[in-house]
Amino acid sequence: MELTERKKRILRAIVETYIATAEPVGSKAVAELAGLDVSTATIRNEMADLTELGLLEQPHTSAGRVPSAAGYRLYVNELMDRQQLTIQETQRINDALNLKMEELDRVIDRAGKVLSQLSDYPVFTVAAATHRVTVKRFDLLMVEENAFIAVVMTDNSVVKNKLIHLPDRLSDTQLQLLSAVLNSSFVGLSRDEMEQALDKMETHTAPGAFELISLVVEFAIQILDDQGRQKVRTAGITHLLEHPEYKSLDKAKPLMNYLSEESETSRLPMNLNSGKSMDILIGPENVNDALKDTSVVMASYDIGDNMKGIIGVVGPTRMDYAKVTARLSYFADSLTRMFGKELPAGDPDEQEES
Amino acid sequence: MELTERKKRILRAIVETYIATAEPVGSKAVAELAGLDVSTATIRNEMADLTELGLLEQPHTSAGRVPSAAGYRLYVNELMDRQQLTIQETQRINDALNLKMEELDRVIDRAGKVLSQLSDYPVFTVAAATHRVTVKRFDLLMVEENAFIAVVMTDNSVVKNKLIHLPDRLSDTQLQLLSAVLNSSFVGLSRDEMEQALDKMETHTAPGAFELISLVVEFAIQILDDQGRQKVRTAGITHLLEHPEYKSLDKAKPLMNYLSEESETSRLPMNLNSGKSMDILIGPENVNDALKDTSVVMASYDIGDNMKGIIGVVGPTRMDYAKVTARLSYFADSLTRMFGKELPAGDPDEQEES
DNA sequence: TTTAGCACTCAGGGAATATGAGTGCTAAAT
DNA sequence: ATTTAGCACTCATATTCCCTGAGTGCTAAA
Repeated sequence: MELTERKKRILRAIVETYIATAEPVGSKAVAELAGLDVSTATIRNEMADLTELGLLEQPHTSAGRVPSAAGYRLYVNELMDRQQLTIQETQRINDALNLKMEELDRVIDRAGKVLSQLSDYPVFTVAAATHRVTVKRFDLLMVEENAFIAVVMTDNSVVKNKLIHLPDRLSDTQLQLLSAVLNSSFVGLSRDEMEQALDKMETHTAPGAFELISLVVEFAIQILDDQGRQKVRTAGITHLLEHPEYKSLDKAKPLMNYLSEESETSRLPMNLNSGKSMDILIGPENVNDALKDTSVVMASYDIGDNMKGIIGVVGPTRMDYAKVTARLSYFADSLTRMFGKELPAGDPDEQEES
Repeated sequence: MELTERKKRILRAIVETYIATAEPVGSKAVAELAGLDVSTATIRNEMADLTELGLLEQPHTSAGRVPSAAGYRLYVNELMDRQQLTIQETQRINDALNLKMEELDRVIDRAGKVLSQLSDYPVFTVAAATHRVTVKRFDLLMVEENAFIAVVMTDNSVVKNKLIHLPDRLSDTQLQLLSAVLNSSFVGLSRDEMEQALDKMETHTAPGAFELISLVVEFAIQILDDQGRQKVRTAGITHLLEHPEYKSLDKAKPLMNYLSEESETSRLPMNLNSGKSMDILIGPENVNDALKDTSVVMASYDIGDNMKGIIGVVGPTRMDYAKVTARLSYFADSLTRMFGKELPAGDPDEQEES
């Protein structure tokens, strides 16, 4: 059976009205909305065909049709119009992102929150380094006799610091010596290499000095760990409750729990290194059980040298794909423009404040 | 009418079984549970009295009794037993809090998450400086010819840094000069005083130099702002859905929205400077409309010199007060012990990593 | 190939009914 | 003066039954 132009128009009408109403769509509604000037009987025949093709489903014999996952897929791939954002919306997005002097994490957080508000679905964000990160330099600042600040800068321009208190007092020269050791022996190493170098150093270093060195190096290791870890954050989880598919708590709870679990090592269906800039997973296309009945639309963006991020929207399969994709891609583009290649390692916003 | 010992026992039995079952409690259940060896008729008479005293309520004529807000209050103040934590629980709490090398914010976050899991209710946390905070010192570290790191340390031992890129190149001596100006003119000032000093300086300083100074000072102002701002974080909001009072979405949504609104300037019912270490607000005792039907149990803890925090649990008035207060006070004590006076400005955990 | 007509299906809503837990009151018992 | 047994009464909730109407598939004519 062939997928004629008319069938496509009917499918599209069904998908769009179902997205809008959340009610199964009958032949009468399609006849009115698809603008095809044929009778409901003809539509019924076509709908029967579409059902046979696996693009539509029938909740029960006497109900209208609902798009299947395959139906949504076809709609998303071929039928969907690209939606335009209103000026208010672009303004809102720009406001949310263009605050200077802010840490990366906060900007991303706010982006998630605003995207969630604009789309009425929960949003998740991730950001992490794509390649290995190393320390570029150590600086030590004396505070008092028994405390100093360790400042660690990585090769992806992240700077973190820590106030370190000591049991004993420390002289300026000792601090300079420490700084020299750190900068000569631990710069340019990956997380694991640092650990090894530290182990090796233990045997042929005075215990007191080693203690000091390891305090700083462990701090550095923690920073590198942190850069590599994919920190998933979510926003707007309660938006789920606005959609009728989650009016029953049995449906809402598992998904809300899943989303709020701050998925430590991102169990979310994303791959930071996939080339695609936008990806849509519809219902059963999600491998993860908790997402079997939901769709995920996500986009990736570049953050400076060595980091990538993903921002994604989660909702029922009956998601307003046109609306979501338009807003999402605007966000991803803005984030890339803001952090990315076009402002090469020279923009104040590109680093974290540690 | 007097509140006899027997009436108290009956009230207590009703409160506790209602907390456990969420169903109105009838005379039969009380007769069995209160251990009073009197007939249900007697209990009924007593319950009628308690209702007249305003300690119990009747959802409808043919239902059992439910505690009123006043009933809970009496229970909390006089009748409630102090609950003991299991070893597993204390272990869990200690594990959550005792991770060294972690930022303050993260420790507090984790505390909220774990408390929420242990209590089955949402948890909120706040932390902020109680007095005015000033900058203690500025350090500037040259990175490249056109970039340097500004390190700002406040008098409450918070250290933050920022990588600042410049349009022009800068010499080492220029940087030292800048550092001298900052340290001589802006140390010890409050947020507002800094702004004023900056304004004043603008008139009699070379524009280029002023530009540079204001970059760093504005960063410092932002830090001070941040210290004073009460950042409210919430955890475990979805736990609400586990309690029958929120099985209807109409009840759950407003409260969930309220809690997830990251209440910018804490609209939550707390006062960082109240002396009390633990505070319980039951139902209508909450001023805020969104919390009219909920109870809030909160405790405050000290963080080093100049900061205080609050951690609180939100739930229906039918909250398991005994359970929650026990866990909450253990948390507050642990946090105080960890950050507080007993480790006076000398423990590595006491500062933020910026 | 399209359309009108028609019998059929079935979820959802509403009314009517049954159930039973719980009450307050009265009168007897302690 | 309290306590208790007995009893009629209340009312939220669950169950059942029936009805309605949107929507279908099929058939036969256009």
